[in-house]
Amino acid sequence: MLDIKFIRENPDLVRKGLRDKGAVDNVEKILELDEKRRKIIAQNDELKALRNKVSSQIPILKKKGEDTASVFEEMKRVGDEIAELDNELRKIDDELEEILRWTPNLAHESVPVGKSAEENVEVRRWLPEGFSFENDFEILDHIELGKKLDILDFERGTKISGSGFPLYKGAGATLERALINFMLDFHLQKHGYKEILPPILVNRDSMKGTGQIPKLEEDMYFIEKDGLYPIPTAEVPITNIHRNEVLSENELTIKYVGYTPCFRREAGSYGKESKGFLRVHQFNKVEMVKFAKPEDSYEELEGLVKDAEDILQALNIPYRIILLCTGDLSFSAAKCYDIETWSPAEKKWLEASSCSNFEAFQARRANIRFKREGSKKTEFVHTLNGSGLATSRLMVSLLENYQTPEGKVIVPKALQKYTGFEIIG
RNA sequence: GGAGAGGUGGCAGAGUGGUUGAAUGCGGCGGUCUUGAAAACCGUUUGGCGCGUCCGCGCCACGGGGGUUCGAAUCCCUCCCUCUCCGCCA
Repeated sequence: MLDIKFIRENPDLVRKGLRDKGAVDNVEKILELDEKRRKIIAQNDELKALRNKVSSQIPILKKKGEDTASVFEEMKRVGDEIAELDNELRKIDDELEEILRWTPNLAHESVPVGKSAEENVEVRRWLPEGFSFENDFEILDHIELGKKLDILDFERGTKISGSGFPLYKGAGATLERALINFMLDFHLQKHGYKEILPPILVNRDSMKGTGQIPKLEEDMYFIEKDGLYPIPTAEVPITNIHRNEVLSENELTIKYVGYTPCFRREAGSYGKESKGFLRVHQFNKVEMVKFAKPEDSYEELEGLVKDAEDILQALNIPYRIILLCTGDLSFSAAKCYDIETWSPAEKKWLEASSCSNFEAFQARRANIRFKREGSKKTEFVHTLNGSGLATSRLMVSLLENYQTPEGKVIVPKALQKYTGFEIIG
């Protein structure tokens, strides 16, 4: 949610920001409602002040034995007027709130302006020593390889649940678990995060807090009977840990990392990149979440990307960093880097991580604030998060990059102590 | 699933229609005293909104929402949550 005061004071900046993000320019409507709202509040507060003043006199009048009937009558009229204004105000508040909830965050000034993914910018890439985009033998894609080695079974996953629900078997299941444990340990030991194991069903307030609702409602699973949503990312429960809280300055920056399965309906995306692991309804992800002071958040964003990169370097997997342009930026994000790993079978880069700074956008929705040392004022924190990383796409790159001409898969050095074996097949 | 109890300030805990945004205690912060500390004593200590922005003034909030009333923490309705007991399941 954007700050209404900021919109009031910088309408043109907001207009431009919304245009750059490819969103509807509703600034005019917002300003109109805002003005109406403030006018009614001023009017109403005056009436309430009168009512309070008279009310406090009534016990005194009664004590003196004076007649209160005429006062009551007048105050009844005032009361009715207040009720009317209250109603009007509620309607305006609802309307304004609804519009603001549908208004996306604005991009940071360092984000390139662009319409679509075409205009994203590659910031840097990292390739393992001796790496080549050309291979001397035919690389099997992760589906064939998974089948051949009997470590991934998409058919049976489909039988159990439906398409997009992967089944890992044997060394595949172990490798997946090893990846998760490796990444968690890495962030805990080398990057100073605190581990979180959150609930994976959350209520509607939590989904609203991080901005998945209302915009992405159709992409979420929903358990109607209990009003709970299976999380699309650990960002939701972990960011909501501090919903409706006031943090103290000296505990910031808070850095959490947690593993959860993630659930996405991916409505309407069938056919495109939907085979195997490329688009799934359930996947595993290790997520990093930060709560930072506003002045620190962009530095923390760079750190977040670096933390995710460290994992890939430790695994020796080729990747590149993409800075998303304004048009490709998600609803809540002010700035976002994608990390894409190389798939030699697909011959393309696959998004394995997304690291974003939401500035105060989520904090305002979720009411997450902090207080500076010695200050009475509260401010909204900046929230950030990034996958560190999602295992499904990472698994694709890993299986493909580490396969041998014989169709076996070598386990990366860093994972061997977690798997207990060095080669699959 | 059945029965009961309860949701008040950072915490504990009063308050059952009228200067109660809220007693009291603890905690926190500031001060006095002290060589220093403790103790004691004094003071202070919620958040949001609107107007003016130097000082300030006003409004709202006692789980959420609605209602009764001149006036609600207090009465009524409704929803949510927590706890205890029983049953059921893991």
